[in-house]
Amino acid sequence: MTRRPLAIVGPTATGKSALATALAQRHGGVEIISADAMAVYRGMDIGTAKPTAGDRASVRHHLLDVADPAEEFGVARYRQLVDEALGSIDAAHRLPLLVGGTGLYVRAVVDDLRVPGRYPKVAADLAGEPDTAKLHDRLRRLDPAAAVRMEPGNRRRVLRALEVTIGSGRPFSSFGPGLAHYGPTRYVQIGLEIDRGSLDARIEERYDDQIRRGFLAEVLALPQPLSQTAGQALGYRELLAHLRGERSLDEAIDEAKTRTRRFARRQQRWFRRDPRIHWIDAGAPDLVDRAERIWEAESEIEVLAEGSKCDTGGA
RNA sequence: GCGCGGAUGCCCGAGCGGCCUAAGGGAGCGGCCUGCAAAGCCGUGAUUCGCGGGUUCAAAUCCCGCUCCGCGCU
Repeated sequence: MTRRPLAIVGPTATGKSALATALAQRHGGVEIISADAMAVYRGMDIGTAKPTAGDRASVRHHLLDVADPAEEFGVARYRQLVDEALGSIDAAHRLPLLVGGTGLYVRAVVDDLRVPGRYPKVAADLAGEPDTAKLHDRLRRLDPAAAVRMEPGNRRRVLRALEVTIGSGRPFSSFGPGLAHYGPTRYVQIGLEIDRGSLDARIEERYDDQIRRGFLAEVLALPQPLSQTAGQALGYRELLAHLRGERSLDEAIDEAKTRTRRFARRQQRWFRRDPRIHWIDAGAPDLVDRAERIWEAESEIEVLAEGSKCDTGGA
């Protein structure tokens, strides 16, 4: 039977990759696309809990190891590479299985986000204004719709919206309905849920395990000036600080675990807002079967692409 | 036993007579977001300051006693 593309999401350390691999192995004809902002970097394996060589040999994975840790990488590049991957998967008459915990990257694929371009000169200009409130006022005049979408103190977001609006001559809000809009999508989304106590325990365990497996050596082997993004990766940032002598190893480990816990919460809050996600308990013994059933059942429901909603409009 | 220092929200910590219904940070919890997203931003906590008395118009802030903790001394 034909299946809609599948997406597996949820907080870190919850078993998304294992589930994806199991489903892919059961089906054949499925290729995995990673939606993980840090797994794109080569050489960052242990700390990002990248799929093993064995998994990658049995199922084709995309969007892993596509950037150098010293190189900047963002959603726009991600989208571009995903498009290429999707093209090749489609040409081979295979099915994509999106897996990952980077909310924005997941949305970029599931909702086919068109990421506006960059306008460095405009951006540099705007950065000269230190008063974020003034910038937000300006955005409110130029693009009221975008202004209400973000909190006034969120400088980074406000700057970007202004950069796009001024640079492109089109309101930032005209590039899409915003992330709060959950429209129809072809993707069947399955979310792995888990109670917080177990999640915390898994994070703790996994980190200790990563340290045992040579996380520190992996960090040492990375190219020195890490890109802005790669340098912030959970665990890496703390271990780097330790190597610079800024904190003890124990402090670094504690800090990394705490920050990972906080990140996992943020992921939970992000994904639970998406009403289209079907949640299943990550600890369920029949996890794969449950996912399978949801995937199958949902695949019978035809979903119109967003653009085709007005097909009947004219006649 | 004596001397000195300390006791403030879950944790750290400012305050040292009125502007304290007690700063700030961290954690937790909640929220936001289309080019750093494992990032960034916002919101939320003590009517109470170890306990009991006293001084004062007014105390977390001063005095007395008690309890506990740290350092030093016998």
